[in-house]
Amino acid sequence: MVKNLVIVESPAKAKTIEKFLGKDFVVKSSFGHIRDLDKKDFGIDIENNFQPNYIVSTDKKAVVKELKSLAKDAEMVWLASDEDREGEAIAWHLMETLELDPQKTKRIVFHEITKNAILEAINHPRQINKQVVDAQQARRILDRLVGFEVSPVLWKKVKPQLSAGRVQSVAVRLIVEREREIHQFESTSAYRVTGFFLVKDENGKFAELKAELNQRFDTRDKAKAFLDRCTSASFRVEDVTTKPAKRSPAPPFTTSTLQQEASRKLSFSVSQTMSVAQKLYEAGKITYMRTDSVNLSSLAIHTAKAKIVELFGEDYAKTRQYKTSSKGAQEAHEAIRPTYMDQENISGTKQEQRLYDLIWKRSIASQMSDALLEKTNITIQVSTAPEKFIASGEVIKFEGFLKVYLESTDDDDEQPNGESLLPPIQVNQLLDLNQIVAAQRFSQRPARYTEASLVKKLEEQGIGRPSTYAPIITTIQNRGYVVKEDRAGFEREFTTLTLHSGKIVEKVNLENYGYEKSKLFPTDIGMVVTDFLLKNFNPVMDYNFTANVEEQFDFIAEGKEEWSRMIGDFYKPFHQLVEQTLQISEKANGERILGIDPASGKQVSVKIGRFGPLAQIGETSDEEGADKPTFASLQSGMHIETITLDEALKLFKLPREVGEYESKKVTVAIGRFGPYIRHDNKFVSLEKSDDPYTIILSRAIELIEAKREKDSKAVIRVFDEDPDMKLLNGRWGPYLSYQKNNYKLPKNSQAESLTYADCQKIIEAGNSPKKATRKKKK
DNA sequence: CAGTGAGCGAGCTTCCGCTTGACTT
Repeated sequence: MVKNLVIVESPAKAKTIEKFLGKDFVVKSSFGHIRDLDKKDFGIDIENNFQPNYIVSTDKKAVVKELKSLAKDAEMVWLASDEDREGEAIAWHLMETLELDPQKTKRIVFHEITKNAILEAINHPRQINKQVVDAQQARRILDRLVGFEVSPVLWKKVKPQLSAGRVQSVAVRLIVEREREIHQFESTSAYRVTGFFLVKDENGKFAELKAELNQRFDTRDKAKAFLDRCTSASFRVEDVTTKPAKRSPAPPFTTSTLQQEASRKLSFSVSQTMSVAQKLYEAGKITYMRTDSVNLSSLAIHTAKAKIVELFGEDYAKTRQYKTSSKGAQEAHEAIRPTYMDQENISGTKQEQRLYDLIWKRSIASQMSDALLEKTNITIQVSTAPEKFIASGEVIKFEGFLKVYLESTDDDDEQPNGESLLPPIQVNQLLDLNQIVAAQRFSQRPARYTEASLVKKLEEQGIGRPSTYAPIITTIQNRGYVVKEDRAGFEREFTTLTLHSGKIVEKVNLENYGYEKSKLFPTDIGMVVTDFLLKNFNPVMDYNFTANVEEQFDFIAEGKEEWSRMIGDFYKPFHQLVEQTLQISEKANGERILGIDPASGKQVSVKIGRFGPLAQIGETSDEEGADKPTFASLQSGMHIETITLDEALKLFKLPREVGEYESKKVTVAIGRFGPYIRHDNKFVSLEKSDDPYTIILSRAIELIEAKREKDSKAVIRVFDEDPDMKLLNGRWGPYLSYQKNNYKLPKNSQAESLTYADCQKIIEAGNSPKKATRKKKK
């Protein structure tokens, strides 16, 4: 019989709190929400003022049963879910589902898991705030209405299995629009002029002073003209200014900033960061990892200060409280920090250690002094021209927090400013010129999103919550709207003009640009769906839609608005859009007409087909005996929006018959795994140097023979007793193959000496081959 | 594993936010 039952959301939290509360308290966890809207008929009675129909999810039945029986016997039940909208709703659902007696139920909240905070909470219980619960219900119901009414429209008008939602559709929109900005971007170039001067230092040695001209030239001729004038110029120091400056540490981590920094500094994916953080949390090493708060408990701040003083001395400590600036933050938890701020290192996997190190450094640095800098600017006058060279340098006078941690930026080619120490220089000093370089530089197109920079953008717009950032990224990829990939860059020429020893030399150089690593790209289907939704469901696709409804939810929470009225006001015009779209909208397939096929005079077009994007020559026609169009799938890297007529026509040149070998046809085509030769129903991959459009028969035969040679080596033995039983050589060494299933050989067995009986035993001993549980692709 | 581009029209798909495991590769 328990005296007091405390229910929290997370089991790891339950364990910690139980220690603080002593033997009169049993602390259990609800594992998040215990009920949700039924999936049948929306789970909402739309006719009846949107009455929700909640059911206990199957995977929560056991939890609910246990909590119910514990609650029945308890003298007091303490609902201690988080203090935010979802937490309040969880408490209310518990109240309803466990049929708790209001006389024996109290609602408590705390924002940090410290003994004081918990005891304080117990001393200040309250009732469930039904208004906040209603705000959550409105949120839930609105999301269900949007998701479950718009998705079926997509099934009818675009493709089955697609999805739309308040959050995911806007996330995809961001990526689609960025991609189009990039395609429309026209790069311009300008000449950046850098002067390299020689200055004698105290020891009479020459040091180099690098200075950039305060103006760029938009043409080569103007840059050349400037260099011409410099050939006879003298260079005089006009001004030297030094100014103190300071830099402050970044606030402690929230979920989104942790994901960003782990991506930039450790190359973790967003979901990888979360699963490693989860491990650290469960091991008691860090505080809760799904939070939008930058707040630190006073205990944490004190421990941090003591550690900083111990490691670096008094001067380095400066305690600070940070304020959350992000839109819609609900601050139910602390920032993400080490549980014990004085614990510099932890045991664990390599990944856990690296992430912990990052969290420790960021948290500690947030309580350290500003870095003090001295910035110096030197202005250099050109005797023959009005333009001036500017040299700037930065010297760190006091490291402060920089001793521990510096936040990274998304800008990969950021100038490493700072560290450069300028040689001592006097005003009016004349400088010797070593050389001046005018280099053609191109303007940068907008950057594609990484997983983490998309999270940053979503958070800025107040879209999504800490617990959903990682799942959102996964969802839009799983639905096939977005792919994360690397793409090769391009080469381009750029010109440099160098003035050295009175002579100007012009050179054309090559540079790579536009190489992408782990970036998010929209797919064709992502673009078609986004356009369709923008056209037909514009209000929901608005970047401010979430912010606007959030404002309404706040009104509900404050009691200024009634939830079913708010939902009703939204639903009427929204549902109208759904009906209207179903009636009047054409099927959307992203069709684009590229031109006319010169060979047949027929129209060439691209669109999304049943199995993905395709190109077609000719049109489908209802007329009797009309020619059917011919089709070809687009290859990876080709996109409906950017493919050209020539590229599309080339697709129809394959499969190509190159001749006959052993009186069987030899054809060449490009498949899912690249270019291949097909002969006698066997497939042989082309090598990188082979071009499927031009390869000739003799080379094809060569490849076929090479493949045969390799295959013959692959078979170690086929048993006479049963030709299905084969010992084969695979990529990872010998293995046993039987009726399309593969089996590992026992360790230390000699494949050559195995008998038929041995092999039968291996098959029996091996786990019964799993049925081909085919995973859905996309 | 390497090609499909329709048809009888069954029965299914889908949202966001809270939480962990239970799964395979």
